[in-house]
Amino acid sequence: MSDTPIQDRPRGGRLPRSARRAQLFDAALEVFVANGYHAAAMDDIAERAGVSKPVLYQHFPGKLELYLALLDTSCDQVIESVRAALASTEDNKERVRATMDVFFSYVNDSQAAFRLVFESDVMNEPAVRSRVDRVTSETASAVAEVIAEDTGLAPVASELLATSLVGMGQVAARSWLDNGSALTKDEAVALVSGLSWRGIRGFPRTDDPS
Amino acid sequence: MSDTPIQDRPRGGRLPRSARRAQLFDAALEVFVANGYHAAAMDDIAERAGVSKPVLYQHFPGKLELYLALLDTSCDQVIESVRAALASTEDNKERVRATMDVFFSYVNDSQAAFRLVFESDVMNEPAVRSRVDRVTSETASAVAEVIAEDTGLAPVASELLATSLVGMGQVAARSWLDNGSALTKDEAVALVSGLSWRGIRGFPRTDDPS
DNA sequence: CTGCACGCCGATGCGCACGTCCACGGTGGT
DNA sequence: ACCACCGTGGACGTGCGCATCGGCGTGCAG
Repeated sequence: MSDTPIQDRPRGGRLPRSARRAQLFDAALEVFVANGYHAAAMDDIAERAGVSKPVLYQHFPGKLELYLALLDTSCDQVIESVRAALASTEDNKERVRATMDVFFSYVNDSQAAFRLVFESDVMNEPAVRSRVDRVTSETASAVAEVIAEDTGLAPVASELLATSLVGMGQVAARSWLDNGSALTKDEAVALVSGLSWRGIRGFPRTDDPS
Repeated sequence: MSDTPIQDRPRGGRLPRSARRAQLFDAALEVFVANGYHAAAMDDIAERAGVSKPVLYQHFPGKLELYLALLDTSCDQVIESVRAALASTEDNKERVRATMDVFFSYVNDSQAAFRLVFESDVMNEPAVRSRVDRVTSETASAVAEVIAEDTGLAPVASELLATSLVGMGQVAARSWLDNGSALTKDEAVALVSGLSWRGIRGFPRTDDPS
């Protein structure tokens, strides 16, 4: 009844439980990203992974759960990266740059997963909606905390501004990628974080000369 | 081929062609917005409009075409509004404010239609993807033109910055609405357009006198 | 008054994709 | 070398939703 302590790789047919699971994750991610949730067929995922459907259902109870597992990974990764970026320095200008860099890097590195978070086609499913919204709301809240501290703005205002910046990062990064990365990542980050920093920089005073 | 100049409203069962069509549009919009494309059933739309399915298919060849018709209306409306906002003044600060106001007003006024454009769940369908992307790309290009003129930045850079601002408007407006409009629309627009304007204002010089 | 034509409705076909069963082949133990 | 076992794979049932066909009530002309 103890887990079989297999440590060899019976290549091809037999894989240890966790390796198989990882492979299924990879295949599912590819298919979901390529086709979207609805167009993605469980048959395709199984075929892509080189196994048959029953094994897929031995690892995941259903299509939605599989999707949610992938989604959770991506969401947590983004949130954690933003948290790390905010904590990486005390210089707010650098904070902005690092945070923007998170979005560009994420979009750039995992061309795959970001579509699950930013272009999901299952928003009507509350479980998915909840996860996706959490990304924006959590990251925005983390940013808002810094903003509120440094500007003294009301929480609602800070949240709105933080959401604006986060949204800007998301959209800008995706747009940059879609345009074939005509600019290098660093150039793009410099531009967008410059825009953000100038915008947020002197905010305590709501009206500025000219 | 001339439109039937019917102007009476034979209420209940019989309606003139164009009135019926309008009613179907309304019903379809409600259902698509409430449930998303995939979860929306043609049966629901027909029932919502108080007619049966065959009549629906007498007006539209299929589900997708119906959706596209609604989507086109919304997309054109947004693009046109942004164009109008940019042309409404020569003062760039006011331009930014007016443009941001477009997104907030659109989200606020037609709580219905904006979800089709900003939260569509049919992105895998090229016809839809094309329409939705056109909104961001057209509006961003219009903004980018102004930016490039006034800052002398390269087209790629202007496009990226413009897309950033447009994306900020989209996300901020939706977030504002989701948060139950804790701020008035004008307050929110002031905050976000302030953020944008400060950011874009002195862009030609990459570093600003402190 | 009666026959006709028109347009709407309930009921149906069809295809697709999720989620499960029966027969097979390889593996390890004796 | 034989046998028991477990995981695999192809084939299947089922439910759902898009898209379409025969009956019917209504209004009009003769």
